[in-house]
Amino acid sequence: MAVPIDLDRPPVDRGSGVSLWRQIAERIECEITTGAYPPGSLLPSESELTERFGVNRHTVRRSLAVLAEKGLVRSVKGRGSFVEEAPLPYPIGRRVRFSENVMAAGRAPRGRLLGVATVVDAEPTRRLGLPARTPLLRIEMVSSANGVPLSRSTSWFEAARFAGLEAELQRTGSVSRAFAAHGIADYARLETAISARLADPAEQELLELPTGRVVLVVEALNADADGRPIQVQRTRFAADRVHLVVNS
Amino acid sequence: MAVPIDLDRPPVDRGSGVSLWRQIAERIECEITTGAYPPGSLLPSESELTERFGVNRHTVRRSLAVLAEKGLVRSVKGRGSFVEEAPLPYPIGRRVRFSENVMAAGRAPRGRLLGVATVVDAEPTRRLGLPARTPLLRIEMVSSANGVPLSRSTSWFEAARFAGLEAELQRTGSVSRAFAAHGIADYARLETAISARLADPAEQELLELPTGRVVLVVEALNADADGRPIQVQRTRFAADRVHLVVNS
DNA sequence: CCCGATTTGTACGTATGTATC
DNA sequence: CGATACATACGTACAAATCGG
Repeated sequence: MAVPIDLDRPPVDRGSGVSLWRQIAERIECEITTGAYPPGSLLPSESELTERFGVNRHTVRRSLAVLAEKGLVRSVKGRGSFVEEAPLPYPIGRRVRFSENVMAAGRAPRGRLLGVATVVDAEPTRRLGLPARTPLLRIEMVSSANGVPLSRSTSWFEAARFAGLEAELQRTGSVSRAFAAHGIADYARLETAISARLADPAEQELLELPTGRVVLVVEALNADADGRPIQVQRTRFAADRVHLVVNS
Repeated sequence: MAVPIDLDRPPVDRGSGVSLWRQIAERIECEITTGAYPPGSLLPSESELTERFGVNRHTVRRSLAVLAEKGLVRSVKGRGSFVEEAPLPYPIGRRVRFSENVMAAGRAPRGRLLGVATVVDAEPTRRLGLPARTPLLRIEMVSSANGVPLSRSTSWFEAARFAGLEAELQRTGSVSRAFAAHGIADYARLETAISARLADPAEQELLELPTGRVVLVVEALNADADGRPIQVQRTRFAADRVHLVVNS
């Protein structure tokens, strides 16, 4: 039995044995890799894709879910589906400059301050070499490049020494600049430990990651020009948006 | 109504509102953290735990599954359930000595050669700075400490220069010693890139990981004393058994 | 090299308490 | 109140891997 098909635009092949969502996913993946949709760009909306392929929106959504699972696209509620950028090379060396790193890759860095608290916490206090129960400033941030969240970091500073740091941080979104305003022109890493695990729900939310994604955890101890520890920092990078480069 | 209980050994509290598997899991976790079962040791068998807690084997299995999910124990078919060791600090610097690293942590290193092949592969050839289509030796290994698999690595060498390398590798299980036998007394890292992702099924098998676990992927380019690239290596570490330490 | 004992992994089935509609 | 779904707990059997003799 011959099947009459509208040959003008045969976007999907019904009854070919290949499910529609798979055909559509492969088609979009092909268009992404060939450059029709460049990294960082917005895909057509689900309704537009629905119309283009002549299928139900559920089918398009399943295709996009597959691509999101593969890490090729990222769907954001209320905005649309974006093509993921190539992983950003992030140098892990003596120098620590998030903004410089991101700008060097030709992307626009942004730091957003989530919250500040004065806390007493034994672990970071010990690593900073301070007496037990010294009050610390704990700062929570999210950093992004080209609007794509890259990392979620928690930092601890001695509260007495860095009083008011959060104001500068809030204004500039840059740790380097906030340090500069406190008379710290230069600082470097003393220790760095790297591990990895699944992102927890809070990280999924803030980094706009689907469930089951991995974060690279970088625990760093930073010191001023005299080698005195000033910052303990735990950064969680979205592992499929960054790879760490050790420059030895 | 008073419930008569055998007070001689009340290992679990039935009808307390807390499920038996949870009580047992917490009990075993407590005994692990307090040192009753030291890292690397064998837990009592499921039958013994069944008898001790007076429950069905399924219930004990569920408790162990919870602890395995948390990364505290690791069950091996035919052998038993082991208490996981603390993550091994693994230095990522100029020097590359797996055996030294592991021995420095007081554990017994072991390298097992999985396979050797002569291949032509564009990517590693380019990184080694060799002409296109140069034959390469590709070597697959698994390394372990105290019998616990830590990493799975793939290495590429120029086949002409390192002919017969696999024999030495097979005998010693050590890349350093195999290099030494080829007149390379010293070598160091040129580049290192670190990423992370979920372990694929083959890696789960070889690294004895449950599904859903994470591997740290370290891509390294190693060079001889003259700075000439000699080895491209991709190592996948079980992320909950090592953390990488960058010594800058 | 095989054999049997031990141990974990998997698959059935059954019963019961609890929460929800 | 009944119907339904779900988690919990127990029973049994067998498969697969390991280890010692």
